[in-house]
Amino acid sequence: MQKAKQSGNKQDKRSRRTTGRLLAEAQRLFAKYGFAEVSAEQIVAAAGVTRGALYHHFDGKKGLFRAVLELVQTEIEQRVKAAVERAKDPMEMLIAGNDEFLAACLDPGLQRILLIDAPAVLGWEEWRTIDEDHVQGKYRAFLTQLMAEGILRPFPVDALAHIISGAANEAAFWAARADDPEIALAEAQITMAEMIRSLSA
Amino acid sequence: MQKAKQSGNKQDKRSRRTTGRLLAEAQRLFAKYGFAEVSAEQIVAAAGVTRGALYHHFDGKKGLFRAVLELVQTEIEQRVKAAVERAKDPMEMLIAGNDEFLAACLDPGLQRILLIDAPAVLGWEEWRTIDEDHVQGKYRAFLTQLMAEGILRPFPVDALAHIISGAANEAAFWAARADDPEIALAEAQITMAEMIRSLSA
DNA sequence: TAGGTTACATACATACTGTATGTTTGTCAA
DNA sequence: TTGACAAACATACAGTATGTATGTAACCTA
Repeated sequence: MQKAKQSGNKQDKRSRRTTGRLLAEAQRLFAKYGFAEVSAEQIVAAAGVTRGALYHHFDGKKGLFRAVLELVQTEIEQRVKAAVERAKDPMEMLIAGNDEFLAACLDPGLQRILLIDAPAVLGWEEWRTIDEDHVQGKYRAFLTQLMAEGILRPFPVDALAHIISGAANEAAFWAARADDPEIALAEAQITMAEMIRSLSA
Repeated sequence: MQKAKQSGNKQDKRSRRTTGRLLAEAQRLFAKYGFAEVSAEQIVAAAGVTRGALYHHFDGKKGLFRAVLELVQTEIEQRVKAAVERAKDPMEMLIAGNDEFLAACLDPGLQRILLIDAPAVLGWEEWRTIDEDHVQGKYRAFLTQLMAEGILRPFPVDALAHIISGAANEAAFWAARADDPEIALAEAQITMAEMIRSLSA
């Protein structure tokens, strides 16, 4: 599934159209109703195909969810990466990245896919593996660097990386449901930044 | 469902036996396989009844899950409460409570129910409402008090409460899967305690 | 002790998933 | 060009899950 990415021939074009529609509709419906509350039939109907197409391109409903998750993760990663590159020193990069992550996770539909359903559908271990590649690993890398440079006090890196990313996840949940999500987002960003800075040497 | 708690008559005794078994088997199976991977039939078979009994006492599979969750939450709450009462000053209470919460959440089965499946099955809002009563509310209360007394610097309380409890959740996940969970737990406890203390005035 | 109620079990209707099997369209080499 | 193989689906089917409707025996109570 999804091997030959680019190609001008007719079949690949058709495949890309179908997989693209399936992914788009799946993301929309998973975001709106949650994985368990939407049937494969609803998704393929919205995409204008049948379940045969789904099973041809993906490993069932879970496989489609996995693909959607990768898309969402990659998009967030891009946003965070761009924000990080705008910052100057390592500490600012960590905080800017965290700020952007919080902002990117402000959508409840995205949260539903990325933070709620993903661990339940795929299991924590698999979710962690995927998240490690896109988000978690970045936190760890920055923290390691900051500690090596003596900017942060020494901490167990793994523990701290999980603590901070977990804090960010839950902060995003809260901010998204707050009366004024924008204000809540700002509060979460400021509070987390202050918290991280408090770990300085 | 579950109105007349205590009573010596035969029917209530039978009810308590049935609900007790259902809750115990459900907790065991949900912990082991996750909500989605265990059928109501498996649970009732393990409990020695039929699905009729389940639907009589609970609001379906979700209702049974909700009841199990309440049990788990209450048990954790008790443990944390006991630990908090052993501490002396407010700051130590917060940290002791957090330490105990981390220790109590070290079991992957319990994590599966409490932290992974609960938000997915019930939705984040309902999960948050339940958690608020048992865990989240406590964090907020302590933080409010500590800030009022000038022990902690001023922060947006709601934001900070979610940040800290989210950090604890994810730290528990990580510790439970670490090579040596006991060591990881200690690292998580020490790191979180240090982090919280760093927020002092 | 009759009559209603409780605590289930059984039977049934429905829905969803996965797989096995067509069918059509496209590709490519002889 | 054409004939054979493969890709991209659609359709049909089987198994399993949930929820509900209904039946039944034990129990409680007036």
